[in-house]
Amino acid sequence: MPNRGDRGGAQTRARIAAIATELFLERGFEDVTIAEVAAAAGVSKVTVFAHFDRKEDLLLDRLPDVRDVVRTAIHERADDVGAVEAIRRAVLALAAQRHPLSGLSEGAEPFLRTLIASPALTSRLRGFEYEIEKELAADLDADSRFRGDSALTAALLVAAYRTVAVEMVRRRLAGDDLAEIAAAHQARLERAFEVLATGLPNGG
Amino acid sequence: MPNRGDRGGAQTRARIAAIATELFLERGFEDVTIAEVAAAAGVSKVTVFAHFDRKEDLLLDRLPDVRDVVRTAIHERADDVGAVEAIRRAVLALAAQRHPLSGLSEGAEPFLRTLIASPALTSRLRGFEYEIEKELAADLDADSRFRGDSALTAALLVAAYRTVAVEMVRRRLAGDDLAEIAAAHQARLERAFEVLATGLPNGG
DNA sequence: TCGGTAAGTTTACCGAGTAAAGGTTGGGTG
DNA sequence: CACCCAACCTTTACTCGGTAAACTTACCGA
Repeated sequence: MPNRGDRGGAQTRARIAAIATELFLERGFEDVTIAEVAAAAGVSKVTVFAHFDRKEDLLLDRLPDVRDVVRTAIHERADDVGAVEAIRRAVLALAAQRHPLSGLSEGAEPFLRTLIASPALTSRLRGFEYEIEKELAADLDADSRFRGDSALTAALLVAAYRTVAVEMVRRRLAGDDLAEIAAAHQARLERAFEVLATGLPNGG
Repeated sequence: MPNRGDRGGAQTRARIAAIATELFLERGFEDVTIAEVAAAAGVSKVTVFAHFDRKEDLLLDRLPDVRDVVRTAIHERADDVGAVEAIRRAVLALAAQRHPLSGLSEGAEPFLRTLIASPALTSRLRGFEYEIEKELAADLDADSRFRGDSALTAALLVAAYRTVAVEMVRRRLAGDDLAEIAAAHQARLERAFEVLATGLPNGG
């Protein structure tokens, strides 16, 4: 893959991603071909695949950043803070600043709409989710202070977070007020982490 | 899709799936083409896709049965049994009888090996996982006795179960003794449900 | 000046999946 | 019996994502 050298590689990659994103948001992911993206970016089809492994990555190329968020949260927490608590603080911080990765940034609706409308994209999203879960489990394993079942902890954390995120996306696409969504999102995050800490309420 | 009438449809489907499975286990999922499966089954490529939506479904065609297991468990539980408890009993029962869906049936290693070796198959498996989660959430919603966050409950249940299942598969492929695997599997299931009920231990 | 190397191009190909239109067979109905 | 309908399957042709390989271009450092 390119992107290592200093002669245009990174710019080309950025240009391809930008144009692809524009086309996808405009016409839907499935209705834009790689050949079109390549032509619009003034580049050959092969070059597109030199920069991105899969078509879906043209839109989701920022998602791997989540790994860093997770790793940093675990690694740089204070001594008296548990791993789960560190993750909790990290995702709440992202939500509070309406970081793009939180899904709460302004104007994200077209992106979210495009994402939800495409089976290929949602499938790839689940793939990322699983990668992040594995990453988190590995980080927990490598952490000398963590005691417990790292795989189970990682799986429950990611699942809980996703549940809350899905509801937030639903409300964004329903056109609800962003401030209300953000507030409800944070409340639901708190609630989800509470459930993780104390167990499911016996309701059924 | 065929399979409704009584003239050969179901047999043809079964024959295709059987031959495809054989080929996949023998040579790996990615190294067998649909054209080969079709030829070996004495059928055209189009007919294969008339019976199965995707290539992966040729191997995973029994997986949708899990939905029925879940639905039945929720729906036919006794009055004094909670929904989560009903699921717990159902999966423990499957494990106890080494039901094929539990992954504990004898001789399943080649199947599991083929599954794990293929990104396309594992991805499809995650897709099923998510469908089952949605199904479970819907069942909980429809259940008059259940109180709580159905989406969160379903997500945590499925995530917890998967974690335990993954470890079991790992041990099967490592060649451990099946009886030991089954015993450990049941113990880990109990432990996972305990965590769901009482929360993650504060280890980190 | 020369050669190495990263980036991109052309060409050719593979395999999954779809569309369309037509052929075969059996079962039910006038 | 003759006929037709419906289900099943076929052939053909196509689209699109993705890969392989060999060639070009341009910078960069010795």
